[in-house]
Amino acid sequence: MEKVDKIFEAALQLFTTKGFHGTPTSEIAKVAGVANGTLFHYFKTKEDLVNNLYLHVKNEMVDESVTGIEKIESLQLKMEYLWSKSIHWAMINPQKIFFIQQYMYSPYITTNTQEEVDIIKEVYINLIKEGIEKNEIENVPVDLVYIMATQQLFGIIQYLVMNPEKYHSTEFMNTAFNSFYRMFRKE
Amino acid sequence: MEKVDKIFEAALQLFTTKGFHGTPTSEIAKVAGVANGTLFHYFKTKEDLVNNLYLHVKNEMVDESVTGIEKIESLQLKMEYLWSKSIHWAMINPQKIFFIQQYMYSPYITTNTQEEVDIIKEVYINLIKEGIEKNEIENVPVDLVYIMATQQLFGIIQYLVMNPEKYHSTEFMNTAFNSFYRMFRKE
DNA sequence: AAATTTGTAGAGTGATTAGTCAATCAAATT
DNA sequence: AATTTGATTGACTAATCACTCTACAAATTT
Repeated sequence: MEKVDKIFEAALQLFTTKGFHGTPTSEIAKVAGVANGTLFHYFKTKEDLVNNLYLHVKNEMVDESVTGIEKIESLQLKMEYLWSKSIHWAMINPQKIFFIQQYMYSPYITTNTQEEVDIIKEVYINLIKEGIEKNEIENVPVDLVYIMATQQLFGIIQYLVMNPEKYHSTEFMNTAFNSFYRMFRKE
Repeated sequence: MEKVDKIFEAALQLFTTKGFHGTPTSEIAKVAGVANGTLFHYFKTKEDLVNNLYLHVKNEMVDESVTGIEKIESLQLKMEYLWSKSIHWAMINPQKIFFIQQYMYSPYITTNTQEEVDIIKEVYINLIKEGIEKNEIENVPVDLVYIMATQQLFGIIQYLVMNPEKYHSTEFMNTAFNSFYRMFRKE
């Protein structure tokens, strides 16, 4: 495992459990098993580290959910695919989801980073646009659909983290997806 | 204005813009216009302050949205009332909404505080239970409905903060509420 | 009006921390 | 073989911070 990845891993764990300024860079280095200086060799500042970590995790989430989607035809099934793959990823990586939820509105994430995230999420935006064009999704602003979709997704994940047994109930998962899709599908 | 309130106000502003450990207690005191020692007279620790602030803001949000609801008969209208009053409050107090979003998953908010918040939100939970009993809301777990509702609400608010002009478009607000209600109303 | 409690002040302190730096080491390039 | 480049280390430092402490003022109780 690369040292950078070890640093990412340690930072993720510590930032979510102790907060940004609550974690000394020295501790990140210790947990990662590298020297203090090594951390600053890869990341100019602590801010630089948290921003890179945020991008890294966001990228991973989108990548994971998107691979394999090209095989699917119908829009609704595509959506269901993304939805369930995102949840699957979240259930395996609860720490990463916590991190995203905690830092997406935080002052440590620069507007520059937010802009890079905007590029990553383009995949989703295009899917929504397609749905509106094909008259399968209500004609509401694309941004709004995107925000509502992600927020609802985070909601389900939050619920599943508290009630993990529900994840294996197909009935529950169907109901949950239904609530999700009903929100913006054309009636 | 009471000194405690001045401290709350200063802490709210600084915590949201600079983070918890990113804000020195000395700066909170300075912005609030009180002495350093005064802050620690009212709050045993900095953690104590942030937890009390969180409760204070949460309480305010619920109180604001709930007053006057007893005049309304139908369940859907009650929901619409809560929904729009919450959004109204959020539009006037963007800082407070930012604070809640940023700190609700943070490690600084103790489980004890979370439990006190659970008591506050009882009002909403009861409304949902009533809806399920009267067969107006889909029979999904109450907690899930609550989480989905709040998440969707935060989503709308996030969108409105970025596109404030939409707040005055009745057409938009109707569509938005519709998406909200469609998520869990009985079909 | 004396005694007690509560509010307010701000200087002081011991501990902690982000980032630097000079020194090795390893690998690649000339 | 010589040189450059990049990776890695950990001791060090100047600055910062949460909280204490003592002192006094105001309010409340006796």
